[in-house]
Amino acid sequence: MQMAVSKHMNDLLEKGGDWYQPGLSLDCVIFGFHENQLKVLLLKMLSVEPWALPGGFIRKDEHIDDAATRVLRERTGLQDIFLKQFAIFGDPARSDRKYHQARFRKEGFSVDKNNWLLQRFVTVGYYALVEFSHVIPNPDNSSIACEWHDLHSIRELYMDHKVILDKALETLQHELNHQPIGYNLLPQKFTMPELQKLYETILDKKLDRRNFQRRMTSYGILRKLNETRKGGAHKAPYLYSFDVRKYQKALKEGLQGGW
Amino acid sequence: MQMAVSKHMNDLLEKGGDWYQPGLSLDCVIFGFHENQLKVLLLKMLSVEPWALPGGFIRKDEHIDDAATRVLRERTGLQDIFLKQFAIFGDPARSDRKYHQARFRKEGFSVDKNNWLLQRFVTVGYYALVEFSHVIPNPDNSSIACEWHDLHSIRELYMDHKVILDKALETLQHELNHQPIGYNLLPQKFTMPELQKLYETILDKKLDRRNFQRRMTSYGILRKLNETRKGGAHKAPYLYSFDVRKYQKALKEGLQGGW
DNA sequence: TATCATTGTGTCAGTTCGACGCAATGCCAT
DNA sequence: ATGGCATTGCGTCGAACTGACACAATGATA
Repeated sequence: MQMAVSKHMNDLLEKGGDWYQPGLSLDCVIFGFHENQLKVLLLKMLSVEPWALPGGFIRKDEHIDDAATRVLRERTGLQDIFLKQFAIFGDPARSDRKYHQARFRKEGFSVDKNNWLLQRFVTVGYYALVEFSHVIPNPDNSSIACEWHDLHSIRELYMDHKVILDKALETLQHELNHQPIGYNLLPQKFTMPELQKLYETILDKKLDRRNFQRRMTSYGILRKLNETRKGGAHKAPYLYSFDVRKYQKALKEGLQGGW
Repeated sequence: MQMAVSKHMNDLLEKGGDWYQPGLSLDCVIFGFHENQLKVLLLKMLSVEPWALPGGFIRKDEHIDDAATRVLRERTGLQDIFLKQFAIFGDPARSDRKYHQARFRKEGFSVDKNNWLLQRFVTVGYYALVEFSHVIPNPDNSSIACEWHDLHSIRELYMDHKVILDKALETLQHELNHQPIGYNLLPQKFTMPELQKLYETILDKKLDRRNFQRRMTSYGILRKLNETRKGGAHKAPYLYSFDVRKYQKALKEGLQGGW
């Protein structure tokens, strides 16, 4: 394992400059929803203390969106993923050559200061909405762990990744009425309280249960199923699924009303 | 003039690779509002038929936002500009080496195919909101004209700039309630019909005059002045100005309601 | 079988929204 | 100078929507 990490890093340092678009990377904020909490998929790298967002480089002839899709497939095992570019981070100070040189030294590489990886990098931020239960977290070649973390308990991240995460969340809140949030984050069948909890978590604010239900049903994007979710300690709530066609149509105009 | 263009292009081709972040550029969609129409500032380059968005490269130690501010200052003469990054365009097919090689040949340069300018470029899109009357359009070193064009009559642009423009407009429509549109596009004093026309132009839709007025005043972001705009062929409308403090505060939450 | 938290549905008053009426204003043609 | 007329300022009204809350139904648990 450690061996593979080393081999991979060596290749990357030596040949990455030929393979990849110079000075450009991407980072993904992968959102999932589990046990009524919003989760983010993070990587732990060797010899770097804070966790990091899954990221990658862009091959010279590759569309950036395709590169992001590739990164996501490799990290989650998912093929069809909702993915959206939301910002680009272009502060020259975000690439700290000394920091990275020290990191590589710690891992046993001596890297020339002209190496492509030590140059300035601009990164493109993507956020993804995935169905938690379908994800099989999978560390990349330069990581030793890949795990879900609770969104609201993430304090510090690698480099400027915390800034990227915060911006992603802000974007998500802002685009709540225009993106298929529920469809991508919830399982096919879900209950109204689950949907509400998702909205509450994203907005970080409590909503009135009855008004939420009225509003959601009034959009006409839900299909009420003839089943209930048994097993909870209380009255079994009905299950719903999205009417995808109507959902897509409603999102084009944006769901009406603010939160 | 032509001479300066040639000299500049020669420097760019030979030394740009040392000065600038490789494979990365930026393009600005500069919006202005004049005679009740939304305008966009465009450049005409030598030996390129369609007009182009003003753009530029990013110096190796320069923040991309700073580079965009620099480009805008050079094109418009304005110092304090509302500027917002809205997307990145990363299709490898947007960089057409053969097309550019032909263009340079036409201008009398023989450019090696490994030249930095012929590599793949990813571009960052910015949109700017400026006060039309304050702008002094100024072509850059590789252009022969810099002029305002009517937004809705722009059909074709250089490379993928039309796509960039359309995306900028879409973003503007989408962020109408969150960005200080009026404050940046209108002169300090303006009339309610002017403000309404601005909204109508951006949204490309007619609004009811009386309801628009009610809604705008209800936000509490306008200061009604004790003056009227004389000279029009009809009843003189009152002048307004923005209460900047309240405007900023209202935008944080976003102006309420959809359009 | 009673308990109890939770869910499904309804009510109600206050507010907002869209559509429209009408009078006031200020150029302009006569 | 004066009446015409397009435009502006302000108001009205009913319908639709919103926020706050009441109450009955449900289903696991004790």
